[in-house]
Amino acid sequence: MAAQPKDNQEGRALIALRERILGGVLPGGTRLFEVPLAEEMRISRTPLRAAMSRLAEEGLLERARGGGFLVRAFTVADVIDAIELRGVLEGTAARLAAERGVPEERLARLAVLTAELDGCFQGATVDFERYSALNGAFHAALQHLPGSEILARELERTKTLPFASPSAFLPDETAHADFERSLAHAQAQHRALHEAIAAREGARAEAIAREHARLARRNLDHLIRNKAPGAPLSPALALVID
Amino acid sequence: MAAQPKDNQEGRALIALRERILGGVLPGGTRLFEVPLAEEMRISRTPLRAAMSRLAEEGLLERARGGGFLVRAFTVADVIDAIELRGVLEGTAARLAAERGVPEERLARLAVLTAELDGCFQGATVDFERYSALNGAFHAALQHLPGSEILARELERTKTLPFASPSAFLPDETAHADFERSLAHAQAQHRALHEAIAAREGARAEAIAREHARLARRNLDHLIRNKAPGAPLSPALALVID
DNA sequence: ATGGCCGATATTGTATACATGATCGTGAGG
DNA sequence: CCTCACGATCATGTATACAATATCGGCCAT
Repeated sequence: MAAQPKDNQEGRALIALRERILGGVLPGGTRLFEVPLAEEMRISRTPLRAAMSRLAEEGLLERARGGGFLVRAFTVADVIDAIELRGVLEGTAARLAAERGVPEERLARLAVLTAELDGCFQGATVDFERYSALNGAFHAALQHLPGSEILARELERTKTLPFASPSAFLPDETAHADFERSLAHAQAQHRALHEAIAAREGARAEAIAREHARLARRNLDHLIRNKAPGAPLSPALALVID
Repeated sequence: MAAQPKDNQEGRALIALRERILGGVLPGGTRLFEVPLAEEMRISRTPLRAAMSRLAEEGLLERARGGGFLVRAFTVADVIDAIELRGVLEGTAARLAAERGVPEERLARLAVLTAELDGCFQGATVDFERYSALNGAFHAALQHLPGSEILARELERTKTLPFASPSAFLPDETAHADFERSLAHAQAQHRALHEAIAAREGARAEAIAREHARLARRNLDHLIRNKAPGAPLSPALALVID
């Protein structure tokens, strides 16, 4: 998906920094000081700054006034807005695909993914790992379906935020009662989305994609309601401040 | 709107590069070589690279494989998609503003802008300069109306592309017959948009904002149809390759 | 007591030399 | 004639020293 970082100092700094940020080692709002960071990573400031610049491009860092970088901090409202935005953009991808038409072969690939997702429900218990991977592939395919580089790029940007990714808030396995029902509901939407696009029903496709993103918001709400005070919510929410 | 570059080497390089790119001196697809560029600008490669990195963030440059930067090239299809995307995002801003509600005072500021835009039509001839400036202000206000930092940021990003800005394809003054009629139509949509948001009519507000962006596409089509072969189309299209 | 000035120090900005790697032409071998 | 390998050249990647500036504390004047 995202271009693989090269095996050089900048690439290593990029990976290491991203890991620390997403892992919560560097919480939202933390200022990144170049000299200590560079020493700790055993590289010079130059590739470190290049890596920070790229992370700013990704939206994980922001530039501080007076120079330097901060780990970007998000509120719960931001998370909600990012999910909403993903829904809007995926809805647009779905609508444009329906309106403009999609080559038979690419539509078939989406159908294959949908069928494979169906397959996750065959066993006695849902294959969660496989569902999650296929879900990501389905959304990646959707992203490129209308063949718009501009739109695909913005969607990619949005999904880079850890809490806006389609797999960020899949239903919580701890909620056993609702777990399979919720996944089945999401999968029904996948099927309906494919059907609407194939039938060139743009408005329907858009509406379904938007509603589909709302599942993430619902699962987010569930996480927050069941929050143990002080306990971490979810890896996807490392950058979120209360 | 965009943060003012600082008065340092990086800031100067940023301004100079942006100017050359938007001015068409560096056409889409041009590779930027650091050494000659730095020499020409009388700065070292370090701040030049920092500036290029920021322009990549803006979407004006892209990273080349194997390192370095290219001036990003756009097709006419990209321009159409970017306008569509702006419509979608402005539509979302309008819808969320309507759904979530807007503080009275901010709505009043939008009303003032709308009234001032009306004022451009009072004289014998439309005050085009003033209309253009107020139009930009109206869209900037809309962008921040729902109070969503996430959405505002993406809209800002999209509008940074010169051909996706709300003022990029205002009707061409050379088409005298349609000129005032087209501006008046756009202004009617501004008024309707304000009205819909004030009345909390989210779906209507979204539809109006989308249709409003379509005016830009219409004017773009008009430009392309009347294109003199070989002649430059519009400053906004400097990065577009046929 | 408070406001603003000033300077010490911490931090980023810049230049530059050198290292690494990408690109492309050239030649030998198939 | 084509392909692949090699190496020269050129562009970017990296380290580091030095410059400029932001920040913050204390001090002075009001």
